[in-house]
Amino acid sequence: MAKEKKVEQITDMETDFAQWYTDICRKAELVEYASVKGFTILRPYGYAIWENMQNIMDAEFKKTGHVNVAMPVLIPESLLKKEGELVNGFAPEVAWVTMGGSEQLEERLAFRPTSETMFCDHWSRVLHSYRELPMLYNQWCSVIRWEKTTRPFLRSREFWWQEGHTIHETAEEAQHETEQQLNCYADFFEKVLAIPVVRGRKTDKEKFAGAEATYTVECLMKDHKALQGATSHYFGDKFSRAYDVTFTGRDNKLQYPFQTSWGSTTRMIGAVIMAHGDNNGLVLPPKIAPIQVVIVPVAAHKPGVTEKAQELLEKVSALGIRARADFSDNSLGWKCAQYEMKGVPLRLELGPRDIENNSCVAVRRDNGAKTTVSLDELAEQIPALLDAVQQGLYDAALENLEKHIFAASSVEEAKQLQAEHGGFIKTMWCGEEACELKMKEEAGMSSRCIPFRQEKLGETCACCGKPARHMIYWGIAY
RNA sequence: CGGGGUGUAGCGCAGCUGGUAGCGCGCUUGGUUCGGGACCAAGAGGCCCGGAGUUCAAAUCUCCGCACUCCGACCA
Repeated sequence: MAKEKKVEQITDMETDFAQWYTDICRKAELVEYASVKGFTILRPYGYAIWENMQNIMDAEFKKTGHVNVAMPVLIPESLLKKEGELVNGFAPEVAWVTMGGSEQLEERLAFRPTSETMFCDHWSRVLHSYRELPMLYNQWCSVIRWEKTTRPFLRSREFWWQEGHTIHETAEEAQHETEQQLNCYADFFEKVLAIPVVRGRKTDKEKFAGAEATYTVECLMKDHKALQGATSHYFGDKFSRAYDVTFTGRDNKLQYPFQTSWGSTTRMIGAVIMAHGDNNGLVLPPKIAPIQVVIVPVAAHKPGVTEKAQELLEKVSALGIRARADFSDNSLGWKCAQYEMKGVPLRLELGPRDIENNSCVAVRRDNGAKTTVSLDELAEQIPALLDAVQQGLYDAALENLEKHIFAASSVEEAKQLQAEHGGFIKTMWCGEEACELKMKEEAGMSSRCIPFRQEKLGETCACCGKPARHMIYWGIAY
């Protein structure tokens, strides 16, 4: 069955999870290291996954009225510095351009680490009236943050993402936008990436530099470490004031708009790898798989096999499914292993025996289950099998999440539970940063979020014993 | 940015008591195979990470860089 080890080039995840992860990134041909430290090349197969993610998300953004724009990659230092908290938050990891050709620049220019400042600068020029609000912008681009240590997808000095930036007439509207986009991310994770998430608010310590509130979707990987999936921020009018973005309101008075931003990155590919992958390689949810179905002809030299496989490819493709057939003269075993390593959700084997029976054999990547499918029922069976893989992945990930949430009533207990099981440890919390620092210091965990779905586990903070204000999730995060 | 590990063919590695390079896989060509990583034969492919030393002679010894990687602190 699927648990058997069939792909030899990949380190077992039980042996060394980090090595397993790196092996998959390289062997599944997702990514290659570039010549500057911390920069990566997204290879065609990896980029195709990102393109599928982009297409689905972009369509969702557009449904709610967002439009795409492109902002410059360089930010003048003076512009970046207008909002103090943002500068302080990002200063350690900004890369600078100081030369233009052979000339020293008058003012150095920052490679964008995020684009709030440029959106604000732009809006300060073009916004005049409440009639022009809301402005619902998004951009797909890469940003640069000079990280100290780097890993493919999870942390690199350049990464690709989308950053949504919006301004609104009222605080309520902006808050609604922040929530709407967080839910958009949550749906994307659960329905498209097949990764269940915990939705919640970040603590003040963990929130985005300059934000009034940061909301997050947190997910759990197979090694029971946490990963922040995507975030959505509410800024109030803080940036508007700092960048002098104003409009004339309905009352004919000058007002500051309320702002949001929200982002998701190629890190989501890392999340998919660590949420679904196994010892045979990558496992991709059908909705984002560049190849959803691979057709492997068996005994292709026998008369009629290649023709029939070609016919099968055409029929499956005609269903709107991303399909490929492998007519190379590699052995059957090689092909099976190859497409397992690349995470193709469904493999169809077609050989002389199948042709005789007017059928093919479908093998699911998630659990290895084999089904005989009549060639007359492809239109019903193949989409159903892809749906089953999508659902199977979600169910397994949900089980992993649910089995790894533990309640604790003291730091000591939290530490023990984390050491023994990993996952999310939930406790009551007083709301003080000192207690977050204590949990980090003594149990090695950071706060992941204050979940929207609160539970009352007790009356007092697990860290200090004072009256509790929230139930909070802790974890070891990527 | 601190602590470890590693840089030799596309990939994985050997060679490290100094004498200018080898194995497996992959690649190319031809043939036989084909229901879970096939086999035979013939090929191609290397400033041994970079720079300075020591030496008649350096992949090998010594310093200094750089990169990758793992573990921490920081962050999407």
